[in-house]
Amino acid sequence: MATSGFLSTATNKVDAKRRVSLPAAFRDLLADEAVRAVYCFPSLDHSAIEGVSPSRMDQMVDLVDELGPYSEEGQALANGVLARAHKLDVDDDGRVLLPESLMAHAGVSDRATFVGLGRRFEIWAPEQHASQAINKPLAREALTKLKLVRKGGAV
Amino acid sequence: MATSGFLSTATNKVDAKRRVSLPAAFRDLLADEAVRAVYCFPSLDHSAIEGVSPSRMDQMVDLVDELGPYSEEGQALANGVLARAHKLDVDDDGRVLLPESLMAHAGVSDRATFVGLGRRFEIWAPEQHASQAINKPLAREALTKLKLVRKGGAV
DNA sequence: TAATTACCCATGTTATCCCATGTAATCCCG
DNA sequence: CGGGATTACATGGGATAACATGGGTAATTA
Repeated sequence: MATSGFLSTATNKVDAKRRVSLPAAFRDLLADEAVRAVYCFPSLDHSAIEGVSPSRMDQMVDLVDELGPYSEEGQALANGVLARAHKLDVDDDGRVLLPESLMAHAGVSDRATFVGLGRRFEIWAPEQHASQAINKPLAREALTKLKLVRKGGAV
Repeated sequence: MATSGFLSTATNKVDAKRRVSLPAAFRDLLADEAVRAVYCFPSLDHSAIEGVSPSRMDQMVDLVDELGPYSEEGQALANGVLARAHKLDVDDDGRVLLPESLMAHAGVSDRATFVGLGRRFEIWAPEQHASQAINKPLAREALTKLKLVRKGGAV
């Protein structure tokens, strides 16, 4: 059943064959998808791998299409993200194979930290992720923007 | 049937397997939800665990999505809340399993105090919750803001 | 055919399910 | 309206399944 996007943080082992278990909570989100896979590409901002669901990658492809072949923006997105994206199939044991290029970009070697960020997730080298600061006051600020209405009787 | 949000306070036992009964009054609120689960994350403000319903967590994910990947606020919320959030499934006996990281943050060991706060609730170590002061004058002040109209004929 | 990737099975650990019990709240019917 | 019967809750414990991980072998593919 569908849950609320990629959540939580978990660090899993990358074995000699570059296989990693995708956290079970992440796998569950793929149940509704057409394919059991995630799409990963180097983050444009940090030394981390960015990951999205198949349907979200579809949205990105559509966006590039809509922007058209003569949109600087669209071409930047195509070359910056689509060209460097990999489809990672989830095997029967719930594992994916990390491409060497992505591991190199993120500085991942034998351990990978999966960070759920809602519609997307990131994969970090554990040490580098640990040194990331979080802005609590700003997060608190953002929470105040939550809609004050309930949907359909639910809390 | 659905009631008016998370209300009242109850202290339950956390067993050796880190299981706790979710107060029955809280469970009843989940009847209208798509999944029988609550979402918990470390409070940004106190040494306590914060809990929300699935639909409310959906709202948070949507908010992060709407704010976009280059909103400082959105990223703070994603990293401060979503990345630290856990989906706690309610089992057939009405219990949830508390993640060790959340227990550590709240200083919870063998007993947990559930505090209903309307659209959300908190989980405290009993002693720490007991030492929380209540600002009655301010509460009184807030009450004056209540709209003086009734909804739909009810009292 | 050498290297890589996909598939299959094994294992320790953790979480989940299922049943049991004591107690408190609710029901029901005289 | 009262008091015994019944159900709902919180809690404990053992059995079962899920998860992360390691390793072997067959299938690709370059």
